[in-house]
Amino acid sequence: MIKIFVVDDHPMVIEGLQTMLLRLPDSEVVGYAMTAASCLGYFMHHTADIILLDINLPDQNGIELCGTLRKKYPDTKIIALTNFDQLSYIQGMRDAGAQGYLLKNSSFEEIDTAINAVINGGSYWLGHEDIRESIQEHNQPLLTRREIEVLKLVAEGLTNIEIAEKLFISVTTVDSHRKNLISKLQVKNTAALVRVAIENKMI
Amino acid sequence: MIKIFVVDDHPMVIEGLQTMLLRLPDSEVVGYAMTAASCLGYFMHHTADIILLDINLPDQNGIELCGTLRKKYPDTKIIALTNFDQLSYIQGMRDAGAQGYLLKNSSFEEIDTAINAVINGGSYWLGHEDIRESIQEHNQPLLTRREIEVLKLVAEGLTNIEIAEKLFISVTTVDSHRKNLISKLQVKNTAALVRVAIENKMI
DNA sequence: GGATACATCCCCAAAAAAGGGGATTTTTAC
DNA sequence: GTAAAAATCCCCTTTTTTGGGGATGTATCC
Repeated sequence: MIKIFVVDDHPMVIEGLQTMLLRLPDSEVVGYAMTAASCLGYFMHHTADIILLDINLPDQNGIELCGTLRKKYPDTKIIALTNFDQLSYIQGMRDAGAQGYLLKNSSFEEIDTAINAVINGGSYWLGHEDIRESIQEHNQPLLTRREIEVLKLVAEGLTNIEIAEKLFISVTTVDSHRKNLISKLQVKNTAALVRVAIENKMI
Repeated sequence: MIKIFVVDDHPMVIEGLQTMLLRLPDSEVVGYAMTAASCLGYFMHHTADIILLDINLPDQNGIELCGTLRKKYPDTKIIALTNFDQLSYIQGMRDAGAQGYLLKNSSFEEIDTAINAVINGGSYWLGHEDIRESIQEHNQPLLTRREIEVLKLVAEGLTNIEIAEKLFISVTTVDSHRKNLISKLQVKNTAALVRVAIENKMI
């Protein structure tokens, strides 16, 4: 019996997955969590074979949670669950140790395929060929933690000076980060930076 | 018995809603569609009391479909179903004749409340107070044609000088537009301007 | 006809960002 | 333990934005 745990903050998705997974002969949903905290709470006393993990959680980033879970419970496989357009996070999930990635609009068959692939030691990265390609080729100019932090504050309208005060670092450092961001995302100013960042769901 | 029809291209959401709605004593899901076309096909020969309608459909915009359905079948109420961040579409849905609006991460209770409100001739616009306010009061800080034109170019990363050249107007004029944009959207610089503009789907 | 909104233009000064360097210390990864 | 990556800091100059004014012609709406 494959024990599956679902982490998602959408009641509909939890219900939907539970119903769909009932049709799989050798699997059962042993529980679910709507926050990262309650997920970690569950695994302190229970276990599971596969976690279906949403990236957007209210209290913590799904990627971080994935990293934490994989470190603590290396035997539990993780399949990321996201919406269609969040390309940029996929690589993060892969780097965080996930074995698979499913789109939220996946069919029952796809979910079945993914679970079977992962439980047998394999991996499952997307159904859509084109997306898979665009991840492997494109390989995303991945931003660092600090850069993303600065980027978010920039998009909120803070100036370098304000950001420096907020993060307790020098203005020149913030300026460096901003320059690196502009360079990495190949834009020419802050306005375009914010647009590209939002379009690629980096913030 | 309240007859409910679900339109969404996510199998999980369909399953989830079906399961959740089973708990409502006086209602039943009479069918579902994953495309606008199949939805219209259904209503050629069947009927329903309420349609739970996703905005993102593969073949047509949910807002357009809402307008079409309301015109053809005025007795069928429509509750829009969307993700959290698509604020700008809500007004479109309201104008298209929808009676309610639900977030996809709504709880069972919220869905129940919304359906009851609508079936009794009322309406249900969001659970989140702050969002409801921002729609009713705010009611669009409407930008002029020219301002939107400038805004788009700003978001592309063009400087005032470049925009002026592109539109064959003076730099000071572009500057005025930019100032008005910042003032109208109540932000303090271009970075925040671009973010807010994208969030509200103005560009 | 008069009010109103829109688009256009101008001045000035201060603040911030952009563009070009380079350098050091911490973390992280193997 | 070492190499690479990330985060930190500094210099300089030029360009651009921001913030405060104000003004004029032209549609548009009632």
